[in-house]
Amino acid sequence: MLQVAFLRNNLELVKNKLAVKNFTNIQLVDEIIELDEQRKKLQLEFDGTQSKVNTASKEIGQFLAKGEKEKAAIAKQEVATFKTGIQQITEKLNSIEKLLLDNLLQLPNLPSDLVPKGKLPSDNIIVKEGGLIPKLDATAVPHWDLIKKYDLIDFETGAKITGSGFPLYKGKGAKLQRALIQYFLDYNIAAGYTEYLPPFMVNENSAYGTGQLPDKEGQMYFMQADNFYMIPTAEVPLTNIYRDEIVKENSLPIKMTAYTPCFRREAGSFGKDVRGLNRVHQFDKVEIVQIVHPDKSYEILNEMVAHVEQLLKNLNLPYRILKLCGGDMSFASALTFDFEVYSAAQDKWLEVSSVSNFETFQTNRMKIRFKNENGKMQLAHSLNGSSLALPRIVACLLENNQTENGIQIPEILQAYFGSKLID
RNA sequence: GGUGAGAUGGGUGAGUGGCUCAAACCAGUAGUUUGCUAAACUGCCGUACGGGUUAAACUGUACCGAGGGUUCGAAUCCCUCUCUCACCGCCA
Repeated sequence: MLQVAFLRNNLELVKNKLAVKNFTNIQLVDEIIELDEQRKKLQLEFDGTQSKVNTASKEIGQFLAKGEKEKAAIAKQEVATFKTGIQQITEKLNSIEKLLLDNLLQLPNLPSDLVPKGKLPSDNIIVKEGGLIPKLDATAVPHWDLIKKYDLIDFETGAKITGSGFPLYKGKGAKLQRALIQYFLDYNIAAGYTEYLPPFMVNENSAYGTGQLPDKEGQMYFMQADNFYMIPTAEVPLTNIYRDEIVKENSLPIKMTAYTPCFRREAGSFGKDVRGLNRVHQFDKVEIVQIVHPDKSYEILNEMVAHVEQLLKNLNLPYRILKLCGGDMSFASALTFDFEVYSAAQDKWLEVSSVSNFETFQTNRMKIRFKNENGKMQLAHSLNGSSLALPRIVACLLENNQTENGIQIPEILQAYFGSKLID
């Protein structure tokens, strides 16, 4: 959520930046500033009247202590007239504050200066490519065939138990998940991240804090009886650990990592690219989150990108890094890098990680602050990234490493997986 | 699920209607003094939204788990909810 004072003081800049994100309702900014002016006026009126009530109340107390009942009675009547005024002001103030908040929540985060213009995924900029694209022989098959061949995942039974898009991992397929999770976590811990195992459901406030609410209700599974949402990513519980906290400046950066399953309804996005592991409702992911000093957040974003890149290098997967254009970025992000790996048998790039700087967009909602060296409260910056999302990594590992004798496990995973080959 | 006890500032914790613009202590911080792997003393030490100022000073309002209510006046009384702890029941 953007701050009104910032909007007011940087009106042209804000409008230009919103345009980069292809946000069309630009006049909303002017409306917000106007609403805030009204809010201030009403607040002033309220404060003044309430002040009179407070003074009068004290006087009444003194009159009564002295036994001057008549004076007290007169003062009481006076207060009564103030109170009807206060009631009216409060009603107006409440409705304006609500409207102001509703409007503010509709504004996406401002893109950083580094964000390229553009509307479509094709406008994203490839900033780096790495790894070797394997040359598969003619008998090579997509991962869904390999999954069947080696009996790694039973999609049909998953659908029987729950529904389509809920894979049932089995045997070596299940063990490969466990090996990847374990490796990713160890890798993150070695880089200084603290491991968490958070709740997989969150309440409304948490979903609101990271920006899932309002607006994206439809993307999350909802537990009606208890008002809980299944998490779409570990980002939600992890970042909310520090909601409403004032952290010590010298405790920054705060680095957190967690494995969680992720639940996504993917409403409306089915129809294509959904075979096998390309898109599912429940998947495993290891996430990294940082709460950082605002001066450092872009430096740290680069570090996180390098961190994820090294993970893909360690897995020997061909990858590329994209800098997302304004139109393809998420609502809350100021700058995002996507990672894609090359799925050799599908001849397709698949997104496996997204690393973003949210600047103060989330921390403003969550009130994650620190006291700076001047003793002033300041919002921290938040960042997060996947390291990594498993299904598409598995798809690529299977396809790219298939041989006549079986699927070769990358060296770094062998100790975790317990063998070199799936056969 | 039942019963009971709780929720106060960074921490401990006092406060059952106006003397609390929340005591005291600890931690933090600035200074003074003595001197030296420290002690004593003194001051300062919440957040949000405003007013005010070049900036400060100064100043208004709100906030004692959340939301309502009673009252001229609520941390304090009443109602609802949430959470924590203890015991009981059920249970992996």
